[in-house]
Amino acid sequence: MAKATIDDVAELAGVSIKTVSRVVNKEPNVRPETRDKVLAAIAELDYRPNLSARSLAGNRSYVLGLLYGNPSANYVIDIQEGVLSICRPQGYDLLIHPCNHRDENLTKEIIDMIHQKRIDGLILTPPLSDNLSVVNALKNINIPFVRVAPTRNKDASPYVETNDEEASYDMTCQLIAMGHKRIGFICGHPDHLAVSHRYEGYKAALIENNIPLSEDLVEQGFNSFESGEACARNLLERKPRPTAIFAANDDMAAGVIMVAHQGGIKIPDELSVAGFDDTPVAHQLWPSLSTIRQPIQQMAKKATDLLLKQLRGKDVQLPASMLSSSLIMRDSTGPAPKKKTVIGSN
Amino acid sequence: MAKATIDDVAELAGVSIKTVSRVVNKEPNVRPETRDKVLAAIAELDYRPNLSARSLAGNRSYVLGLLYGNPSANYVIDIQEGVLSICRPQGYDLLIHPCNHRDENLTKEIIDMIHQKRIDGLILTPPLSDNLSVVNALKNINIPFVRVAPTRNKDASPYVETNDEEASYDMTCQLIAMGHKRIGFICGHPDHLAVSHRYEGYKAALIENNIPLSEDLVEQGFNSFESGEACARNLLERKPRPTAIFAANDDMAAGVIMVAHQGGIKIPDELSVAGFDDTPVAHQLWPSLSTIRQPIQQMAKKATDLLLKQLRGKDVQLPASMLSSSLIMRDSTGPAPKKKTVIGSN
DNA sequence: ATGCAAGCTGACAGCGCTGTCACATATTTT
DNA sequence: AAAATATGTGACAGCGCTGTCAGCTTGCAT
Repeated sequence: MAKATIDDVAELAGVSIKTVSRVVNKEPNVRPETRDKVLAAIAELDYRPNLSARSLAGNRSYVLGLLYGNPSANYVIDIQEGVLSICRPQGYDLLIHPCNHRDENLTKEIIDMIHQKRIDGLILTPPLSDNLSVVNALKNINIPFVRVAPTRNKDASPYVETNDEEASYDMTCQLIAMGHKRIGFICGHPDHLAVSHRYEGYKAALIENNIPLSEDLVEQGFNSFESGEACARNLLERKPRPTAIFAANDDMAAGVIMVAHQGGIKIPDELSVAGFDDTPVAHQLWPSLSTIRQPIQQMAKKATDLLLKQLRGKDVQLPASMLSSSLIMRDSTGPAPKKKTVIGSN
Repeated sequence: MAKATIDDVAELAGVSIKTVSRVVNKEPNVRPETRDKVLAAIAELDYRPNLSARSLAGNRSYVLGLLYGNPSANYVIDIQEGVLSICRPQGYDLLIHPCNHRDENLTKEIIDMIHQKRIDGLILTPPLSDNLSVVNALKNINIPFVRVAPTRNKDASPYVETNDEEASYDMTCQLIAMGHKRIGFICGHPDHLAVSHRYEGYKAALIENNIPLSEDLVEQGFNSFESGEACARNLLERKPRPTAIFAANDDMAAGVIMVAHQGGIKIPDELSVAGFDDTPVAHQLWPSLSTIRQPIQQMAKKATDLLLKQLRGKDVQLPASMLSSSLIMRDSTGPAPKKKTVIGSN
């Protein structure tokens, strides 16, 4: 039960501890027979290298840090699982670090943590990906890091992103194709650039289809269900009423659906609603929500992959990776109501 | 920028490294003046102890492990935040370890991880709290651990729990007080004992109120939205139809609401629905869901607290802590429909 | 055969801390 | 006042690894 050390293995295999170290670390220049002897000894003793000793001696920790300040539990869990699925098999552990995006001392806190834990590399997710103070500090201390869905300073680090704008463009086009002309939009939190940029796709689709962009139909949300409700109330007071509302995330779209139900507005007959993210709530709502699914786990995996490559010294030259989101049309969207209905409700 | 070591601090403060170590570790027997000198030096150099060195020398890792196999993202995030809020300030880090509850090799995998990472203590959450194979193995290797909401082998470790049964008893009584007599129940996943025990409260309330327990009105769910839908379809076919359905978690209750909407059954006028957990979806549904809120974060905090006390050698004698859940009545529950309506729909 | 590079292996220092124990200095007891 | 005890402090040996460097084998060209 007393766990075996490298010395025990070395003795059993009849080699020096350095050779054991070589085998464990898959270093070259070990004769196959020697390697086999060592591996056999390792297996027999059920040897596990002591990570603390390894870190201390090797001046690295085999630990990655994950920074996030996203309030969506599903998003965070998806990211965590994606990261773990890649880094665990490669011998790296993960330290999670939820942050308060608005905290004054955030940057210092992060830098301190990195130093204390001797973190080898970091993964930043929105909205931290766009926190320039943090990003610059990381550059400064010269620690490898990757970002998920950054929108600013993209050349500061490797990153992965999705075609959010394109997806919201597509969704808007779908609505237009269904006959909608007055399409409301609820913007994402301005601090959360990846979300708030979704507005661009909406705008582009309108212009492309010669539909005037009306300020009247655009509301500023804050990513929460409640902000979605508030924006929906405003939008549904406009005359004539929009026949569709596209929210920059599912929570806000859920707010729209709630307000519509409360006001007796039938979905999708009188109002189409679309969201973004495909959170679990999207298919639990009634009617189920048309939305856009992002490959969150894949992004996390890809990002971790890039980070580990960087740690191995392979000089990844600021690679960027683009993964595609996909439209999921459910029951909350449908053809625009006939003209007279709209006038009637006017 | 080159990070300061304990030697630097000792030199600047004019003491030995051992004294610095004493101050850092808050050991007794250091004169206040000496302590102040050291603290000043630490501040000036912005010294952070190297955790690897500390672990190696002290034969502990200052890392806690969190084991979970719960598919609910909100639950997991709540637990993580609760644990972190307690262990971080006390200098402990957290390694998260999502598990597959049904994996054959789970126990070995966990034990391996503990050995390799030199984890100091573990926190188990449902359904792992009730995994006897894991629990016994942990006892065997004699590592401190605490459990959240265990229902079996409670004397195997310290634990925290809630009054789930009482809460579901209360909810059932509420429904009865509203005039409901035919109350359907959807049980939780049988592997997930903490959830499946909620049935006991329902049963007790019926008996207490002299309402016969009808097998007809009890369905076996599996904690998922989809299983809730399936059970709801079955329950709503019963004649006479139940006037209320109580599901052992919110996801299944959401399934009930979905099926009711699809069948044109008005909630709460024709059917009351109650859930359990107060997940975010509960108040995003229409109508918003009456449910029971568990103090998940507090449980996590309390559990972590117990664990850290144990690690400090304070021999916590299998303490158990009970935290209370609270009923949250929203719009999905209401008075039972008048007799004639029920007969009419029959 | 001879020389030389490339392949393989081990001795040893040291990463930055904590535990042990010895010693020095105060405080109390007799 | 001396002895006994409590309180502070430091020297030093590791903890279990990795990095460096030196040395010993090989293979292969000459």
